[in-house]
Amino acid sequence: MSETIDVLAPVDLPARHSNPEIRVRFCPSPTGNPHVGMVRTALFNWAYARHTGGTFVFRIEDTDSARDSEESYEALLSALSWLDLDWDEGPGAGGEYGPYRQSDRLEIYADAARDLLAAGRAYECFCTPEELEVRRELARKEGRTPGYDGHCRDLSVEQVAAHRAEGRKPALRFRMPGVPLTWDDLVRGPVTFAPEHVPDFVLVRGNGEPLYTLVNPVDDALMRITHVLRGEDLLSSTPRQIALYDALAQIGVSDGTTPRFGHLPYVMGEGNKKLSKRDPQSSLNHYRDEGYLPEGLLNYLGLLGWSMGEDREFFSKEQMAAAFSLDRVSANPARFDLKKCTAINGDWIRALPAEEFARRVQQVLVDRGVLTEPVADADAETLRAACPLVQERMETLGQAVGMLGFLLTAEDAFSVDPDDAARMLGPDAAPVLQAGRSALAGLDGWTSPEIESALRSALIEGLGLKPKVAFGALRVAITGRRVSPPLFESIELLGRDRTLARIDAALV
RNA sequence: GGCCCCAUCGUCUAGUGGCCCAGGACGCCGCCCUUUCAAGGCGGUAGCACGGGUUCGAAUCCCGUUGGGGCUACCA
Repeated sequence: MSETIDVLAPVDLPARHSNPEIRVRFCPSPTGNPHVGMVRTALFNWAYARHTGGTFVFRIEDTDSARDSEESYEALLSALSWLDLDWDEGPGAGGEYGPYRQSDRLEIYADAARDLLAAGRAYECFCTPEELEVRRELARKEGRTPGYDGHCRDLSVEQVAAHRAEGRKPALRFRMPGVPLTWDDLVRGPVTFAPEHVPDFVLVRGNGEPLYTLVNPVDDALMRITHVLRGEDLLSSTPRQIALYDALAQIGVSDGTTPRFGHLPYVMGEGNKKLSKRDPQSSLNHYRDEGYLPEGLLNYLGLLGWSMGEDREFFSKEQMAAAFSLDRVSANPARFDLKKCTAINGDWIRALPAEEFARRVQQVLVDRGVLTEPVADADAETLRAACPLVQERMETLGQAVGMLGFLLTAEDAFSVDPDDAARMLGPDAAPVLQAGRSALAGLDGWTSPEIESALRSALIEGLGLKPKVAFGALRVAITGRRVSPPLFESIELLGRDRTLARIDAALV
């Protein structure tokens, strides 16, 4: 690809915080494993912050004690650092609006809830889940909108007392203003919801736990977030948040401004369904484990819902940030295409400087147990010599195991792929291997040109074989596979003793 | 059911009224190169969902239809 050169070119980005007008955030919940849709959201927020010189806030939304976990939290941090998406405020970075884990901010939400109640912008709702369900079903049957019916909206003090006497624990419910709610979505343009479709909603559970509906806007307000870029799945919660913002201004939590909202298109999986967390293809760890480069994954994700224009599809995240603009964000859902993702990753592998490629391959081989740490000098040297042979033919770093394993495994651990052996090492192969062995055994030097000419004269000219047949058999015997790095160079790197031993092993 | 969002090759997209009988990328198919597999080079396949408007002119604007998706929780 002709673009492979300049993807590594440095770009000038505005200095951090040079634009205090812009504050964006990425605020995942630590549930389960990080997935690619989430990464895409993080990337777009990051790119917008870096493009504008604004601030990128990282906040953890862990108020759902039943679903959140410390492992997921760690996984989140690890994911962002692997991807090298750095944040200006948040866990580990500090910031003047902390703490940045919502589990550390519970008093703040309790205060906000109390003030909202006192100001009459929210009310206590004593309906039980069962009662709500019954009424919802009824409404549905009668063709009415199934949302909350306002049952507890205007309870008298006596009614409240009676409910309390019964031992009911009230949820705190927001009182919607009953007017149409409109905003100018950054990616979709004007969106309006009629009041009858946005019923009163719960802010705090009966057990006192604050909900996303409360904590997300409260923190966005307190942290002075100016632009909310998030998934389309949150689109229908936006009118509620806008209404809440007005109340938050009244109780002094918000400074009176409401952030702009932009809803990023879905990332779809196979078929026509939203990429779900259950789908292994959605898991970031999957890509990490398979040896995708963070640069490659990010590049591909940058193509899902955004385009640089000018027919340019191969770019670094810094280049993306330099070019990023909200009006190039598309509103239509994008399907995650593994093939294309992998192809982009291959481009990135080829674009890596040789030493960097070798370094990453070595890490993968260690992770996969092909090499053990500390890596022996001899192995490291073999690897350095072998990497240039395979860099052009790999699409994921994980393929290094199959490509280079034969050079790095001890002879007693070496084995030939059974399928390839069956196809290439039948009885017909014996004379070929025999002739190849003698040619190599009699060789004085051991450089790939010498090896090549010896094998050519012995097999192609001597036995009159087609190169494909002759070298195919040797390849399988020596590398254990039908697909390998170039044969003569491989033989050179393997060395005489091991090469001959492997041919012998294939002959018995 | 109600509400909301979306609609260009199989997929991701360029296209913001004439530059478009629609460009790029991935995929797929040929050919070249070649010791395998890749990479690289060359060529090919394939699309504006449909119907009405508006306009001298529409992939682009408006309306409707159809199709897809999402939401409709004391999840986020």
